[in-house]
Amino acid sequence: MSDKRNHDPLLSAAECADRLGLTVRALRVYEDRGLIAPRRTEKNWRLYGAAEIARLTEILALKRLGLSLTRITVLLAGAAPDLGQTLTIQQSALVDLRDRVEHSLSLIGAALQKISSGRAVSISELITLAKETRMTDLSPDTVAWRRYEQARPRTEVRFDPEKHGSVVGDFQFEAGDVLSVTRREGGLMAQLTGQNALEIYPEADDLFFYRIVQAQLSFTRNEQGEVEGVVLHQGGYEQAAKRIDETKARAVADDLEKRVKDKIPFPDSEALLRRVIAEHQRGEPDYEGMTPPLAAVAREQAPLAKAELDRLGSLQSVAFKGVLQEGWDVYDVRFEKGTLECGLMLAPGGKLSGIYFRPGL
DNA sequence: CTTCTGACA
DNA sequence: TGTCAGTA
Repeated sequence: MSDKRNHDPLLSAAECADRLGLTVRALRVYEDRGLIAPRRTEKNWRLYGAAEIARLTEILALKRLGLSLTRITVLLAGAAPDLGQTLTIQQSALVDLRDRVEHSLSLIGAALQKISSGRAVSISELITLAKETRMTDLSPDTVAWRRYEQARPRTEVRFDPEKHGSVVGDFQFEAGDVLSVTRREGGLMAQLTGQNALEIYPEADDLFFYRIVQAQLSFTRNEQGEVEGVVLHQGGYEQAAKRIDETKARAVADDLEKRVKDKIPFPDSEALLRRVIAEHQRGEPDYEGMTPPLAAVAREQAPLAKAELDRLGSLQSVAFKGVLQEGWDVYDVRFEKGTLECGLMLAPGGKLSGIYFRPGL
């Protein structure tokens, strides 16, 4: 959660590997190949600084385009006589990979977002959850670059009430959750549905960053120069939200507050849950009834879900427990051979936008 | 507890 | 690249 004020981050091998989604072994291989040359401590431990990370990101980008390590070595060594051929290879590799990549990345993305938004998620848990997102560019190299970009230390600029103050307002994501930006002493706060308000700091005119989480907000304006939307940058992904007026924001917040306080589930929420479970037991989930990102995750997870449901036996009972701060309906679901806690989330249009199951207590 | 090297799958 | 052993 805490950014460790790493202005000139020097990462250990494990930290570096973790941050780039690699393994320490891979780092060693690259080093053996002469692709990187990290400094060492007195104890001969590897140290990765900003330059190494940037370099590794380049390597990863090229690797994900389908290039071999040998080819990458040649490329990065600067001796690339056959750039045309290389580009052709990259192009075909990209085309080949596109579908598969979009598919699996949407799965990973949904899980990552959930994790970074504070809810515990383990991959081994049954199905998984997703938020409606607009992951406009899912190609692996751009995700890698974005992850690096998002992890980079930020420099705060002086807060200018005139300029920066104009982003104050409410913004709604497709899943229905709202980001509210408000003024505070000498700066701004941003609050996501069901979470605490966090301070954000200006980095540029329409660009802000969080300090206690690795995330940024970039605001967009229309032709008239009015702020009309915001993009949340987090975990290598981007989610867009559109500006809504204060009345609507208040209505959304009031509605949620009431749902949480009075434990009011979404309309027909229990029936929907029973239907979803039945569909998964049959192995025929209704993807049309889900938002696209959730559908992508669900397709990936359907076989796992079916296996787990088969193991649990027939459905015995479904008991509504309440509504989480973030708006998820939570149920205890009892099966012949075990129980699950299940949460589900509906997008404003009524489609299922998130669902999770985890072992009941 | 972690990293490092070297060997082998 | 993953993994294991034996160290520092």
